[in-house]
Amino acid sequence: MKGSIPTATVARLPLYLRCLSEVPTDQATCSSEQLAESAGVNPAQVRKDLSYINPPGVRGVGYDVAQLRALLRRELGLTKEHRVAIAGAGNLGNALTLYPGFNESGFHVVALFDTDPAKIGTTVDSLTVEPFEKIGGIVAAKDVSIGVIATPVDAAQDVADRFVEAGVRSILNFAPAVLKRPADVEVRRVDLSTELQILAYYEGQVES
Amino acid sequence: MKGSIPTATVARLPLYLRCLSEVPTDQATCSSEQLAESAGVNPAQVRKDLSYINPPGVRGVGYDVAQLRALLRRELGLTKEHRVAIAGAGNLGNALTLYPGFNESGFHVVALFDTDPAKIGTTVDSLTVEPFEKIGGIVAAKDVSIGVIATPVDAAQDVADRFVEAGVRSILNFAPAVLKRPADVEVRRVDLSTELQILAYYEGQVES
DNA sequence: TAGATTGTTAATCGATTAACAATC
DNA sequence: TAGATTGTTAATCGATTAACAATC
Repeated sequence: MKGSIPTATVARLPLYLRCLSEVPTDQATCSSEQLAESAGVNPAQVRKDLSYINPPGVRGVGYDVAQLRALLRRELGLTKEHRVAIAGAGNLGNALTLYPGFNESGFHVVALFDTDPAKIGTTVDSLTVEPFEKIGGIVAAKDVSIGVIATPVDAAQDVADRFVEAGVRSILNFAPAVLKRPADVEVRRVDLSTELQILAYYEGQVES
Repeated sequence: MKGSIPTATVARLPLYLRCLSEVPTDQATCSSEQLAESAGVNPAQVRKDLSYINPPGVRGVGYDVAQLRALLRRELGLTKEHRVAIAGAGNLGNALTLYPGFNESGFHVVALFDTDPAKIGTTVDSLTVEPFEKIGGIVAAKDVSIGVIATPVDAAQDVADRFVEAGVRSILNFAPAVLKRPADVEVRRVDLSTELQILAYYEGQVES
């Protein structure tokens, strides 16, 4: 079951967390107006979103920056370490493995899988590429909680099944596939081609 | 000004296009129910979405697959070629340059930029990495319509400004920054860390 | 006190979907 | 005709935001 915070709000909480780091360090508090400006949203939106997490706001003053950061990190579950496994050691998978932003947010890539015999056994960032068959064992052994799918579309469902079977309940899917899975498995889909196609649509609108 | 199709619908049109390729080739038509199943949405949603583009649907029969595919491609502007420039030749930028899904959809990466002197002059997929200073000239010369930002966050606004100055009106931004830009510039933001943070939130909810 | 800004209500807006008439 | 399925309406649901009382 999902939490009681609206999904649109949940999706903006990481944005607010990031915007807090843009607040000058000599500033102990910041206003919803300032956060809104930085996040590119409406100030009322900021206050409404934050109201779900009982924020450290003071009327006439604003939000305590340090306390709000700590609260957002706690609410988002970033105070725990999250171990991530990536399936697909192609260009995208490797880029994700080496992506500096993950470590900064407390996500650690601890396993990398591929089906290509030429890749299995090679290392990326000190991780040995393992075959899909080992997903079950390694996910359990390394206590992986998040699975990332960076395989071609044909392999995506197979990998997803293996992740789910191994107990993974959170999947970030870069393959252009709609994954079948139990209701308690949360999937976020990032489709790079789709993003370009949406841009292409709006380009056509401007011209006409 | 954006088109009259609701934004939520526009974002689903690429999905329907993709789902059409999952229809068996011996099947000339498909129903909204079939498309919905494949896309993971409600059948009424499919019909409503398609109703905005005057679809080749016949009551009691379904949608003509070939015609619907052609219509979706035309509506999304995929019948034109789109030239893409990528800023940032790190792991992510290179993976995007080599991403096979782009070419398949008619998007061609024609320029690659970086600020690192060690990278400038090297080639990725037969593209020579050029410095940010050349964005203006090369974007104009190569008729780039879409700019992709795969730089660290500090460089993102500078690159965006150069793209916009050069006439780019569509930007796909992978940097965790909220870009300032004129109202007629469409920006899609893909933040990989944010996606993991959203997953982390829902993980916390399940446990409690 | 006067000024600032939150927290919250209520209005508005947009998106989703059940239901069904239209019609192949 | 009977069965199937679209196209569309209207109800519902959820998200956004203007407005303002609360209060520091």
